[in-house]
Amino acid sequence: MIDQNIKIAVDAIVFGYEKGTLYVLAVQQRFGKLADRWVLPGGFILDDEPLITAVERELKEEAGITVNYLEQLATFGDNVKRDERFRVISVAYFALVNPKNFVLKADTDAKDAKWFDVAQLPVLGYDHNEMVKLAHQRLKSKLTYQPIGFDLLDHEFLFSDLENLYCSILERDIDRRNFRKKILSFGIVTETDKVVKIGASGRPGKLFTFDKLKYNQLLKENFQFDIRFA
Amino acid sequence: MIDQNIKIAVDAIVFGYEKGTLYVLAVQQRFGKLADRWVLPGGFILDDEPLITAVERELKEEAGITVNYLEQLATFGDNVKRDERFRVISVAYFALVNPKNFVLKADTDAKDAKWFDVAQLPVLGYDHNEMVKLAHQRLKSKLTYQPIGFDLLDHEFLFSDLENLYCSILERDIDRRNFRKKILSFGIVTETDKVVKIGASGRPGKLFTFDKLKYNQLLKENFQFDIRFA
DNA sequence: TTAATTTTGTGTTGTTTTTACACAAATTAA
DNA sequence: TTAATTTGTGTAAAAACAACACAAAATTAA
Repeated sequence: MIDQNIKIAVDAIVFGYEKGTLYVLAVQQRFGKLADRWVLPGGFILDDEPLITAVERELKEEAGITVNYLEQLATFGDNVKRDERFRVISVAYFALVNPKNFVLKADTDAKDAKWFDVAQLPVLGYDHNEMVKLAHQRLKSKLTYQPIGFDLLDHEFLFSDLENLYCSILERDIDRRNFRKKILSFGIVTETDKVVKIGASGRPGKLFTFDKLKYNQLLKENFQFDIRFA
Repeated sequence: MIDQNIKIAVDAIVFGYEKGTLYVLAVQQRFGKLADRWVLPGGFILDDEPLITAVERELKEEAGITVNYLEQLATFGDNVKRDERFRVISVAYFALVNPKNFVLKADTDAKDAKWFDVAQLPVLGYDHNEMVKLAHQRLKSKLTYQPIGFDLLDHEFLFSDLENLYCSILERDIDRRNFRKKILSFGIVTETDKVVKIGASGRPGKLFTFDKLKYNQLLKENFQFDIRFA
């Protein structure tokens, strides 16, 4: 039998979006050397537990949330001293969530759970800032070739919400008319007949929904979601 | 201390290309239950060894090769019974190589090492066919947005070599003129003054090289390599 | 030696996609 | 009722893409 003394953990970079700012979820450690430090939600996996199950479990336990979108990001195992106690290799997952859908509640291991503005993230424990950075890049690039923005929004949204999401996450200006034209041309966003006024003033707007079924259909026909514009 | 009894391995999907066919490297196991079975090169990591070092070491040991391009692909750890002896989580790496640059030689753990045509890959041990499949997808998509094709070719190559590489890996026809025009427009491929005839007959062609320095420069100026055409 | 074959090299034109851009309509606040 | 805010919409110029054919340099076969 192989002699190997390494532990395996999972960590999650959970992004939430609200009114033009992108947030990432962190939890405050209750125990151990890093007690009180903010870190990404995560923890060791069980012997008979699939990695992805471990992530879901930890998110439930530590913050009480269920995600809209979850995918493996990368495995951090080159820095042998990531954790000073013993060697830990961590498989990082990338998740999207609509923060409105629940109230965070710290639970088992975590003293507290909180959304941090990604632009003003404090120093986290371990190599977690690095993980956030990588996840942030992934989010940005994925936004352009996969319709994952919808996982950050309400089921029904204004076109301006979608537009602002793209603007703020990609950090660039978008031509409103061209953006709308392009998105609508895909045929994966449906106009509802509801009209609402949300902000203080201004003309009320129609609500839209993302038609996931249609998107999945199109995928089979070799459709490529792609949004890159001036 | 956490009680966890899981082992960590790395595996490599090494692609090589030659004359219109894409190959993947496999090794024949010498020991254990899967003795004689073909599997991807890989193995357990050492306690104090970075993941990437482990891959490089295994490739050296098992097949005697050094790669041109290496990146982490994904971690396989959802199937708890991947390995029937005990739980093994494997971090898979994706590598590109020019097969001409060395002769394969099996060494420590491997009885033999061989290039297999990706289109006619036998059943490999563990979940390695799955890994190859994922890596193959990655190669295909990456080819369109990163200039990694050059890592599969000689330092100096004919334009037709590059074109054939794209054709055969992406499995579609390419308009020779449009392809050349586009690639040259990037300015990352330089024409040498050497002219060679390679195949049996036909007009000799000029040799070209990939200008990596120029590419890295362009990257800083927000250049996006991108090749998708009829 | 000539003709047939193979491979490299090159430009133009029509079509599609992308970009840039401005004003009216519906509402709230002053 | 006027100003301010936000939604909604079309067009024209520019750029990118797609489709396409023939001459030049070599080898092979007749």
